[in-house]
Amino acid sequence: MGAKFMKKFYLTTAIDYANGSPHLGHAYEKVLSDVIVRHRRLLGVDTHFLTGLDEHGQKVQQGARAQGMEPQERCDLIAEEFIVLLDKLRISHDDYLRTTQDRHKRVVRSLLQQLYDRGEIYQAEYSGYYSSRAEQFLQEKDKVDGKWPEIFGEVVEVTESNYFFKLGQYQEWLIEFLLENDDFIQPEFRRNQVLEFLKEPINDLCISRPRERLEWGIPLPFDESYVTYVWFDALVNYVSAAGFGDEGFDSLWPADVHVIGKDILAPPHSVYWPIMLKACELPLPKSILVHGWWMISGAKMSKSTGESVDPLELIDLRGADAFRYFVMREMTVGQDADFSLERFDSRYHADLGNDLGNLLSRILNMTARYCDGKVPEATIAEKPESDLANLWDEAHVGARQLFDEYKFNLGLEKIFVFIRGINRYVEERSPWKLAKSEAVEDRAKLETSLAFIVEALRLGVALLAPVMPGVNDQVNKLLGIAATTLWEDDLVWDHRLAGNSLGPKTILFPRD
RNA sequence: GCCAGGGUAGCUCAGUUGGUUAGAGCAACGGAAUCAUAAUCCGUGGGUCGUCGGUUCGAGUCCGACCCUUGGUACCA
Repeated sequence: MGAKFMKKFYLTTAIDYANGSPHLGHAYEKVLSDVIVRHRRLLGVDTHFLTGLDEHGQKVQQGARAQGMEPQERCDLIAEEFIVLLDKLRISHDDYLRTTQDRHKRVVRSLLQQLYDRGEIYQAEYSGYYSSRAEQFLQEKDKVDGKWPEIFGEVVEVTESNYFFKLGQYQEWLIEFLLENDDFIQPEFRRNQVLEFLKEPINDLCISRPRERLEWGIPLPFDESYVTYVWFDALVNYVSAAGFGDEGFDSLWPADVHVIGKDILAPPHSVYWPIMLKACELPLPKSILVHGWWMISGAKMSKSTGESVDPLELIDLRGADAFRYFVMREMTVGQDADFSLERFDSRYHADLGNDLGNLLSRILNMTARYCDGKVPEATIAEKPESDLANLWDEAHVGARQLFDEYKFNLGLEKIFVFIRGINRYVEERSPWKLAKSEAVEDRAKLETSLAFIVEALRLGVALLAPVMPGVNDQVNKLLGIAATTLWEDDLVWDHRLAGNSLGPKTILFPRD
């Protein structure tokens, strides 16, 4: 009835925790998400891309205090750092949600109130071992040789009243849902881990902290002496950013993809979140895409070992597109991957510099030398030309299929098989030899070969657009056309560049 | 312990429902070429497909056991 909102393809990343500077893992998740969204846009899909920052909680409060700042002040600084990273990475997000924004707090409180009114939330005593030095409750597993380690200082048994969300009653429903929707969690083996996790009974979820213990949070609407804790704050960002309660909500929610790391799959995104939505009578997201971790020499990255890689340095050194290419080319989505500067340089030099960048250099140069910088007409079509065209068909059909399946590493490999194929074609025709000939037919071959090389390069770069938007833009400018916007139009081999004046000789990926 | 991923050329990885001499890129080596960022192209070498056993006419591909490695086992992307 009437004007209905068109449902957009709505993708979210996990929101980053405002407790430290961005590192490789943060950068990777953003790039992966951005590539998926750009891919959809190139397919003509209307998209909405959300990312953001999780600003509440004890660690943030403590971190601020340690630096003699107000929590909000420190969050503002960290938000700035993350936003700089997003810009540098050419992330094309539509919205940036910070959990301290009113639009978010309002929705969190509204959902909590609804659930409270419906009896989904109750108050109960919680007792456990509390370390005042660490300002947290400890688990049995924190014990060493049956005793609390020194670092926790004095540990006392404390009984505290808190609010709980009735999670447990939905366990059977959730298991059934996951069994029926086998593509809800991708890759599939991650779903199996969740089902395994759900074999044990799950407890109700403690969703509050008394304010005397944690001030930096969103107060419960039905009891202002508590703030809500972690997941009822953080997870809700996906619906609060979509404008829950507003007109446009249905045009975004349910989300199509939540992109997250494997560490926050079970239980937060695979258990708490679906159950929270179910209890709120909201539709569930279509899918959760779970990526792996970057390892450094096989070891997990962490700030504590000082081994973390600063993505900003790499971007400054090699450029955003090179960084994006590297992480998408090396990581099988869902698995872990190893990071090393040697591998980064190898990809940078071999794939980007030698195969792609050098190809651009030579075609720009040859066109300038042999054809006054104007793209000539293709007038003949012999075996080398049909071989190249066939290779293109194979490459783009294959790459598009692989991109659809989130197999970006394999898709990129396919594209570079094509790029290398163009170089092979260049050798086969050897325009520099043809240019020395006076024969009319050699002139035709020369012009045809340059036309084919330019066209093939245009297509290759169009296919790389989701991963390397900057290079796409730059190369297209040099070819005298606008950046690739729609694959349906731009992946067609049609020699549209004939007559265009090419730009000046350009080094895309300089050697040191 | 339990669960899951991985274990294929020096390195990073592909290998569809089991089928002829196991593939790619990088690295190494030899050659061609000179338009180009000393880039490109052609060719060569290199693997008992973690181990043992089983099913089968036939297994990297299925089954079992074991070994190594990474991760999860309630709150670090």
